[in-house]
Amino acid sequence: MALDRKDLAILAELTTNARASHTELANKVGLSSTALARRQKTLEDDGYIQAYQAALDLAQFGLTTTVLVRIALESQSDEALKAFEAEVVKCPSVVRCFLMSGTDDYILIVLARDIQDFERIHRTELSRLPRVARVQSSFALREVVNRAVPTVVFGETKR
Amino acid sequence: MALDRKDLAILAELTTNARASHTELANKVGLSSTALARRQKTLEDDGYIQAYQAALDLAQFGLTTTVLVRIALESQSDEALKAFEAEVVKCPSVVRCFLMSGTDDYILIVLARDIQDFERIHRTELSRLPRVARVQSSFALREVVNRAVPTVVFGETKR
DNA sequence: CCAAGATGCGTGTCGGTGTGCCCAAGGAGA
DNA sequence: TCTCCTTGGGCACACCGACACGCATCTTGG
Repeated sequence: MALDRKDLAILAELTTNARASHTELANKVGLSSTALARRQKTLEDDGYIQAYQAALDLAQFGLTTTVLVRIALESQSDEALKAFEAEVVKCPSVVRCFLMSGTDDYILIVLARDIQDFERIHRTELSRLPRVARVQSSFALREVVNRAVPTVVFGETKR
Repeated sequence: MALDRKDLAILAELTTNARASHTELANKVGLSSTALARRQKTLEDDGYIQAYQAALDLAQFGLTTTVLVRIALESQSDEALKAFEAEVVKCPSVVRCFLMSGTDDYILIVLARDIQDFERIHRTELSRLPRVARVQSSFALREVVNRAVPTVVFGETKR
């Protein structure tokens, strides 16, 4: 099951306009609407397309501050990891959380309105996480790159 | 321009089903299709909804390895930052790049097929970035949380 | 009590979507 | 070499649904 460049063109276009109609996509890719509908359905059925989702402008909600939080636990026991993870998924300001190799156990990406708001988040969300030994926060001054999909995906010309 | 809980319900639903029809959304939110269409259009015009995009399953493309890369530059001069950023946006495997406060200058999130593939990326993409003094990579063992939108957005009941 | 904004219903038109059918290209096998 | 078969593409058509409009009603705030 390999994807040719037309499939990749469809995916690339759908990552921009998820609501594009078959005819609209067909014109951009260079296919008929019938052929495009078939390919798009195949891409969905095969799981290449997970979902169609609206991208919100978080700045409109005042969430302009991104913070990277490094967290080390008291213990790396399986029980400690489970306890921590069960709680971190409930934190409403956390958008990503990685279990990391190396010294830092977890790295979180937190969105806040501003620095004062992060202080509140640190107090009400982060400091209540269990088994935490150390929390270290770094503020992002600017976001240089923000892609949902690496461009390398669309460059793999297999056919 | 404040959003009430129905607006938030619309946004929450659209972040899941971006292709949902007006009637479909109207039923879930508890509105008529007319009222919903108006609200959705307002949300789009006011910029709350940036775009509708397809979410690809990156695992289907073999991109199962996430790497956090910390990069320090030789110099923090404006010229060095500009030179670095102009090149990092071209790296096809980089999905995010933050300019950070603190000792590390930049933090990158890189997607690779596996560790061997990351070695290739390190050699062909990262090591060619200009003005780099130090590169430090940490592998993500697992992704505990991955949200496009923090849940805190949908909890702000203003009306 | 009034005005303005929001809602809901109904309707009509337009467009998208799905289907059936035929055609072209490529590969396998006799 | 010829033929069969499979795969993918395009055309045409019909149906269903989405979308936009107008109008009446209701609620909210002053």
